[in-house]
Amino acid sequence: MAVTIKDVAHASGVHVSTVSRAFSAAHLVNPKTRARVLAAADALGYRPNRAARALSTRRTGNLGLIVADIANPFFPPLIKAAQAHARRSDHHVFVADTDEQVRVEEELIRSMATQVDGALLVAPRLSNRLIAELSVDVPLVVVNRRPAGLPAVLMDVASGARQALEHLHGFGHRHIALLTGPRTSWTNQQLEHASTTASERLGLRLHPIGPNQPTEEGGAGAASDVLATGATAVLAYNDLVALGLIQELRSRKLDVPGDLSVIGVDNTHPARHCSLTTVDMPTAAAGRAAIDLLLRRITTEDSPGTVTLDTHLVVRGSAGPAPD
Amino acid sequence: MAVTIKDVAHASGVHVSTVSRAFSAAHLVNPKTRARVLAAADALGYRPNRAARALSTRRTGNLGLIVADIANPFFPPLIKAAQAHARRSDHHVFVADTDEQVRVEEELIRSMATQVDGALLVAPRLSNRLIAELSVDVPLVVVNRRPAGLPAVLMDVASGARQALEHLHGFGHRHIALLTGPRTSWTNQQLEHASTTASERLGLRLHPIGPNQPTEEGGAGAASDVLATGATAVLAYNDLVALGLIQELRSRKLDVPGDLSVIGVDNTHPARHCSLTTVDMPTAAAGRAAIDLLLRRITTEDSPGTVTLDTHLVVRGSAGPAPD
DNA sequence: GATGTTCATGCAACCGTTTGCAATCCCCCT
DNA sequence: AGGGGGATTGCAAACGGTTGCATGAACATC
Repeated sequence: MAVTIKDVAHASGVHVSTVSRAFSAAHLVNPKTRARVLAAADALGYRPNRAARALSTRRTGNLGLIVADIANPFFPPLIKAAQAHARRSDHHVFVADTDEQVRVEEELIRSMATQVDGALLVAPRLSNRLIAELSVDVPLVVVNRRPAGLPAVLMDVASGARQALEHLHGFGHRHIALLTGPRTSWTNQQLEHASTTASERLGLRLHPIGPNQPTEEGGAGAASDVLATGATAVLAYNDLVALGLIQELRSRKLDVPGDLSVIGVDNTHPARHCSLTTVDMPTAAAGRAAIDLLLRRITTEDSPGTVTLDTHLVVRGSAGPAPD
Repeated sequence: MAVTIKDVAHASGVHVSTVSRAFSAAHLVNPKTRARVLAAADALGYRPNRAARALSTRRTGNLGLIVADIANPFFPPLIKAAQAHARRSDHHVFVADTDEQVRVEEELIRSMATQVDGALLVAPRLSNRLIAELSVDVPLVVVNRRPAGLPAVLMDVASGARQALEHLHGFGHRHIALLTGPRTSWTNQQLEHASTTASERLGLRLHPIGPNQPTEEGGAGAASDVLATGATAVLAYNDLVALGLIQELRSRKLDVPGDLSVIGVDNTHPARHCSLTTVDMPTAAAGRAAIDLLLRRITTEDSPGTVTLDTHLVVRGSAGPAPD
């Protein structure tokens, strides 16, 4: 039905191998022959069959991209950038959503393994041991995680956290609540650690509260605990948590930032609308960098190292001077 | 390197064809043999090579999903639902982002064609003619579009628009601005048409303004035009446009809904945070329905028809009584 | 003019799986 | 006993490319 290399060969009077080379090893065929072949291919509307190519080259031209939740606004810009970037090297991207479930994550990686040349794990929840185990089947690159021996792209959330705390300190806040996220999250660990040391340095009292679900519900649910600490400002695991908290506070007739300042992390789309002060994460850049690392890992056998990207505070309206 | 069907055959003392049948045609092999084969496969960690299977069956087990912009919060819930649903029938999903560009859209479909068994076009911008042309290469199913002869899933935005206008009418509004979206968008056409007829019925004056970019910038950019019409309420093409407009209005010291009521369309994530009254679109249900149609189209050659899903107004805080 | 090189192309095996056909075996029926 | 038929399995040819090797032509070298 579809037009194959054989049809092109026949139409241009050469052997199939010449057609194949005309496409994938141009320098091995006479320019004039190649032109004739390409013309014939074009006329017939030939498109190479990727499954066949994959079978003989052991390269599918596909990459996997595994995220916890596509609907979390943190991910789409990363996915989008990764995809556009991959397309430039003629690679397609499978995006898969684990629904925040470790079991699904593992199964997805396994079932992708036979279909992709490599995969990107964004903020995986899997144990380091399991990641290492899976990486013998598929080349893996991780984002926001630091498993031994795997190439990784990291966003320096620690720096962002310091900036956020300094910002709050400058506003006169001295008691600060930290809404933590999933315990297995590398970002969360960085955030907790950086916040603790920065607080000591700045002479702040830090009240960690968590772990919380990385969702609005998580933020809303923590409202009472936050108020109980007597903190005047909050640093939240991510924007969703921050926004959920703000919404809950407002429904309790509290003003943000009048009564309580709130800072998020991620600088996602909704943060912009809600005028949320937040730490910008370079998601698009991370997506591109991760694809670069992955392609390098796949083509040359060496294992490229780690890329760290900066983060910075974006000042909007949800943090202000401490009350009285 | 990887373990193949041949290894399994060798390990269990049968021919490769028997192994193959043990997996894909269980009834053709003796239950005891099959058990032995499966045990061996399991022990060796065998996973069928999808490329090889694709080559001989002409079925890849992959589906394409093409959207204009993953970062637009309208899409992720649809993608997520579609993907989870497809996985249940052992299909993988390629998500691709066209960046709102017609040319990219066409190229993506073409380049996917050899790799997927069918594709889902969500709110495509392509001409009907081109869609029809492409659909001879790949089975296509469309969401929020109505190309002749193709299975489609539609969200009845017309009904939602009527509810929105009735809601505004009930609040005493009589002049209403309609921020329209891309002219080639089916949703936009439905919205315009339904708004026009509903306005006539209700005795409203409708001021269409557009086309606008389906983004915050589009909404913000239309603010002056909206104010110039003297309308007291606005129905926007989608939530992003509505939110962009609201933000711009607020920066001009206008109150929403005090000075101007605004209603969006989509009921996306950010709408919830910003307390935007909006028309809920059943995106997840649409994703599932579309996958069902696509799989049906692929497996049985018949072309299933059209599915229409209801929409309904979600009342929040961005629309209120008309001023004085 | 014999020899060596380079370039361009053809040949055929191979990638891992599926599947139509043929072979074998066992059982049942007459 | 002979034959028909179903169940189970093996055989080998695809599927559409890629690629190591062989072949042959053209050309330069001495």
